[in-house]
Amino acid sequence: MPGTVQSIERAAAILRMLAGGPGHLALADIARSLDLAKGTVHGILRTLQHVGFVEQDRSSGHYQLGAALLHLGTSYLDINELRSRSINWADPLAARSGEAVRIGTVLEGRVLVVHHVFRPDDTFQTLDIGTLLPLHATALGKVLLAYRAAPLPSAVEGFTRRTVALRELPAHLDRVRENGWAADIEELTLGEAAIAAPIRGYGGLVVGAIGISGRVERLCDSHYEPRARLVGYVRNAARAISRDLGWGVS
Amino acid sequence: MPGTVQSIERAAAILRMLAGGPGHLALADIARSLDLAKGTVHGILRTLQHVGFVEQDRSSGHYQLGAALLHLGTSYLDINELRSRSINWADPLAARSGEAVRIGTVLEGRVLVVHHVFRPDDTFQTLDIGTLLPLHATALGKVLLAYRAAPLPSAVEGFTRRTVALRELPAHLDRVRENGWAADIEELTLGEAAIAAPIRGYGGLVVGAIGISGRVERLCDSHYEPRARLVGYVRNAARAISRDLGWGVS
DNA sequence: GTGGATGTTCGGCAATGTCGAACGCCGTTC
DNA sequence: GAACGGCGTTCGACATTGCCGAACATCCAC
Repeated sequence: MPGTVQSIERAAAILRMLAGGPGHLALADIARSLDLAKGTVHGILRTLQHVGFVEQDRSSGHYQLGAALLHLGTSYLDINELRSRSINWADPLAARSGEAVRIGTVLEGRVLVVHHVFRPDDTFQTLDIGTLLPLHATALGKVLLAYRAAPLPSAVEGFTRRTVALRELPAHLDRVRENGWAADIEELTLGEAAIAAPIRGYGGLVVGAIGISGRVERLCDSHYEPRARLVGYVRNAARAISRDLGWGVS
Repeated sequence: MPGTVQSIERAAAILRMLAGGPGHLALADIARSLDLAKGTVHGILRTLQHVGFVEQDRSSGHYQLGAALLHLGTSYLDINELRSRSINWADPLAARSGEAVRIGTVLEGRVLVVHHVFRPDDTFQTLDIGTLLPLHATALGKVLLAYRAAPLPSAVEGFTRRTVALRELPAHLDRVRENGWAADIEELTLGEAAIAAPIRGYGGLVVGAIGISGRVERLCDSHYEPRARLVGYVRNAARAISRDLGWGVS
């Protein structure tokens, strides 16, 4: 890739490393992992600190992510068209289905949750906007895979006994395309299931997915199959959002 | 500032510009605003796009913030000690006071909201984690100003007739320090009030503020003064979080 | 057609950021 | 208590890096 500014790429690599690691990291560790001179990393970190993307723990000297990133992240949410168009439809879907609603896009081989509506009861739930989920073990992710919004993974992680294996994945995705929706039944977490459908943007391209998730008993019938009524709700919401996004208009 | 990597600073400036502007911006506008050559900005944008910090609208060619920032932002939330220590105390405060709770730190001369608990009724509220608020017109901000967590502004914006003016600010902050808490009564939004108290970290330094906000009628008594009961709740929560953060331990 | 936008490419120059070694500091170890 | 190894930090020299500006390809409006 010609013309790409390497100091910025290095800075981004450092930020990703800080986001993935356990809170704070030592300069020397970063330098070692990225195979760079300590002095080089120090210069980049100083700059990142200067712009607020990184903070330094005064006592240990270690580095961690900075507050400015939080604001940039939420600014992204405000901008994001997929999210803003979805909000009006996510709430009714949660109300009708009685389950939590999530909307996701692809980011670096995983599902990025860009919107989340809590299940409409009063149980304690944690907001997972900004969370990354695996593509192959979630209903949202399988939709995105099936409609080529993300490249097929070359290896997959197993979470439960029901997580689909790599060699079963193509056939599985074929069925998703046939049906027009995907399900995940205890493939990521025992006792949890989900149903999702594709959101299409301008030109019919799949740009995201919307789905509900909750306890298996509620989402599935006695045959361990997703309830048709809920599937219908999800697909209708997906279609409505797609329409809002300009799919179908010339 | 010697040794600061200028391409990274420029990249950060572009990101901040995208976050502040209206969604998407044209390359030429960015170049003009930052007084850089178009080619230079293009190279930086291409790199930012490559790392996912920026996305390009295929049809208009304009640039906007990218999805990777959302994940970095929420990673920051997971790391942030102020936030993680606060969560356990914010919920009880919301329950006891019956009002929305927010926790803020300083970012670039404004208050960054790092945690937000909704008012415990079922009215519709929007999550404003990641939002930036003015320092001088919010209870959270006045606490941060009073305890020198942020430098005094050189100019202030007026929002309502009750917003404090620049020349009144020092005396106002003196009173905040005397009391140990701050209030904002219709200074940012008509009909809304707030009460906040400082959160101290290791060594007694004020690292953030916690406060409640809601309708004036509920937060204030008939003399238009914050209700002592609510002030007590807020101060107690602030003290509890400060203790959790290691204030007072040698 | 033409003008003025846009984003994009390219080559040459030198300013820029990288490297590596040396520094100061702190905690542990012997 | 001195010596060691670890940390983050500074510095100067080298040449790689990424800047600039002009030219290019497109598009839209007039």
